[in-house]
Amino acid sequence: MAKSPLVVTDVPRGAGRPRSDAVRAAVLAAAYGLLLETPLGGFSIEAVALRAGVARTTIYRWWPTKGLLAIESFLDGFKPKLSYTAGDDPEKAFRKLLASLARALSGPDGRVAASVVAQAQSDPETQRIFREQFSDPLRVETSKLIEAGIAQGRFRADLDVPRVIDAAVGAIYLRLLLGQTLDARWADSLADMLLGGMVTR
Amino acid sequence: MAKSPLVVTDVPRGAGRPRSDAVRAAVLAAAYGLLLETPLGGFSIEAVALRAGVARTTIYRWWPTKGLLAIESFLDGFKPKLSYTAGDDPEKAFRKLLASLARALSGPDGRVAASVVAQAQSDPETQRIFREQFSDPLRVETSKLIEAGIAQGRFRADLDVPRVIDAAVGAIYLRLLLGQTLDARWADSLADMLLGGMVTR
Amino acid sequence: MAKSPLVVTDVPRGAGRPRSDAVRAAVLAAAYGLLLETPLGGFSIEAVALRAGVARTTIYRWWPTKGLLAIESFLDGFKPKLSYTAGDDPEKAFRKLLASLARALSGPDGRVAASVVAQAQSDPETQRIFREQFSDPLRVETSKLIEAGIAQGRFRADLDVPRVIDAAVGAIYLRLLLGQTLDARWADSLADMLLGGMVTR
Amino acid sequence: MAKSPLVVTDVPRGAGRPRSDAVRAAVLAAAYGLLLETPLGGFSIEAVALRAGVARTTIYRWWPTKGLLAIESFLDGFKPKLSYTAGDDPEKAFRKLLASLARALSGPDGRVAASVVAQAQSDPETQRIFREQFSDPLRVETSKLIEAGIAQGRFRADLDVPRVIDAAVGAIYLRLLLGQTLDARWADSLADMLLGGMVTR
DNA sequence: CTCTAATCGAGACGGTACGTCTAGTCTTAGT
DNA sequence: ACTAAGACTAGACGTACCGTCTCGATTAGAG
Repeated sequence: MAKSPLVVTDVPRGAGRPRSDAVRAAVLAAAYGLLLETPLGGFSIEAVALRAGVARTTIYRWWPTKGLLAIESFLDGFKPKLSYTAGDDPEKAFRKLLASLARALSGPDGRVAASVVAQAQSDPETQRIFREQFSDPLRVETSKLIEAGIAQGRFRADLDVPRVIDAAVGAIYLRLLLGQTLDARWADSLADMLLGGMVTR
Repeated sequence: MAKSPLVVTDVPRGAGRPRSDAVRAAVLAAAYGLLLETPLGGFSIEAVALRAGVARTTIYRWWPTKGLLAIESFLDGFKPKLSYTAGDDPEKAFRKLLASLARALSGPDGRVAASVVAQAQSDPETQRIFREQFSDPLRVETSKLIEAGIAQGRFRADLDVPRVIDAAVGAIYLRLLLGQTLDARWADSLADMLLGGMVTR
Repeated sequence: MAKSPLVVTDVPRGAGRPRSDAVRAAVLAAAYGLLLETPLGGFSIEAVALRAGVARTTIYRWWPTKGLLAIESFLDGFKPKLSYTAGDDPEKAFRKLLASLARALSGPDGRVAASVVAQAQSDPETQRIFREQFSDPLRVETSKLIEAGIAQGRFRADLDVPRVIDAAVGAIYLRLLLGQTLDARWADSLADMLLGGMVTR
Repeated sequence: MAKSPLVVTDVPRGAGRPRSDAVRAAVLAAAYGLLLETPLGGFSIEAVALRAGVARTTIYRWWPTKGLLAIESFLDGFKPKLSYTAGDDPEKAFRKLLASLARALSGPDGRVAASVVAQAQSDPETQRIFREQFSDPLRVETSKLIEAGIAQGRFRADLDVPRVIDAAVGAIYLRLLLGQTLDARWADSLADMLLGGMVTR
């Protein structure tokens, strides 16, 4: 794992005590744990420091805002097992992808994602990083999968892929943010509906 | 407009000094104004009280949490001009509806909506009210519009209407929450994509 | 008992609902009870109103300040059984008087007196009433008793009676206010000391 | 002057930013000033913080209750010039001592003392400290002075010294707390009366 | 036997201070 | 140069009372 995907740390490495990786890991783990367990806004630098057994000052040195700490811990700890395996049946692959995303966000980790999105509303920097580091990569992978289906002639050639992704991901997030269940049946019916306009006839 | 959409106030008017409607209006206006102008989390009861020229305690008397104040001010102040006019062309009507929703959320009022959704992540009660008082009614109207199209035979009879709405509204919200532009062109391309699977052939 | 020793109520008595004596009594009793039970500053108009089952406004109508309510309830409720019986032995009478005052102030009622004196430090009006309605009458009675002793030739003719009272009462109050025990033995030793300079030889 | 007469601060000096003595002094001075100038209960932590130019939280860190702040500022600021000089005439020394105590308490500083005693009525801890840090030392010194007189044979050998002090100090406090003048003439007449029973014949 | 005027109860309202929590900054000592 | 510890400024939190106010309901005596 790289030191930090968000902060450039390629300084030539001068003298002095080197940064403790143990501290960084402890902080991120504590932050993620707090986001997991206290959905009701109990996420404070104070609490993270206490749980990580780390001085508050140390956190401030490395993470300028609460939002950036939250999102880095999210990127560090949230590893959804998404199914990008195209296989030979693009419809099935699309269906599986939506289902795996819904499942990943339906549990407690989903609350973390929702918290991060909420944080991002009051911090453009957090918003940008969420988009670039989490949202966009996911879209790229999904794009590839759909375009494979187009190449196979199974999906319509004139399909507006980015819009499909907007709709699919947006629907999932909306349910997450409104506190509604994200079960497999629902994910499947969403895939059904979207595929209705995607498949060639 | 009724006194309050959230609280039942049909008590037969007992003794005691009656609640001042001027105060209620001033607080809600101040709250909405703050949500509009200070996107960066500057929404505090303190600030609302100051701006409304009202005692802080008065706010606490009527709004138990920040979230409930935020959402009531949102419901009171956010009146999107949505186009539910079915007309005789369901496709056009659907297109117009999506466009009007996108437009309504693209301006500063959209930031208010985003803030409210963010607040709702740390307050289930706020979340519930947002869903019941804002989200659901909008879905019902949209449903009617789509079903009119089905009745006219212009939309597929087996259309999964709730899923279509999930996708449409979800896509719009996603862009809003990720801080991306919500222009007419984008809304139109979204409508195109969805209609691709909705219209009969 | 007169309506109120503190407030003039000799208005000509026009029309309208007359003041309820039940309310007055309930308030004073509640106030005294609170002063008895919550020595730690838990004496608020709010609490008195609640305990008396009376509207807060009603209290404000009749008692302009907290101090005046406190002292009126004290005067109304604190009825020490002081021994002013001169008898034929002035020494014994003096001794008994000091003992009875110490005993009266040693129990919970003593805490009430201390509270009132404390209140009086931030309200000159309360201070004045305490002096005039409680302290001075007690001094007058004590004076008589001592002067009877002088008349009998048992106490020194040139005795500075007010100073003796200052010393006796002051010593008792000091112990009360410093939270020290006010037992009979102590009261007796105080009387001994004072009599040492009072009796003729 | 030691750091604090109330709190032991002999810890070996660990890590962390050291406590600012400037802040401590500013707070105590502000507190004493408020006690001096606003006899009518205007002594609030809020006001002290404002006057001292210090954050409210800093005060709470070091002084758990209002009473303890009041008394520490009193002990820090009230330095009566008491006359404990025995000299060769015990009567004169006793007289001077009473006069100097009365004078010290007759001015605005006397109001501070009264306020502190009032505060102590709703806070046993404050009461205890007042007794131990202010009252008792004063008694010890007075004791010495009187006992010197006994040793010289000028005061009665069987004199109950603590009771004499109770009477003398109590009388002074009583007048202070009842808002009566504490002039030299009065102090002298008190001394006269007490000495009447103290001197040998 | 109604009118009328004061009371009492109820509760909203603008305030002040409370004591707590968290955010950030700063200043030391230790590694 | 980093970490740990902790003092400090700043300010919002939610609560408790304060004292004022506006009502409705009640309760006598006066007309």
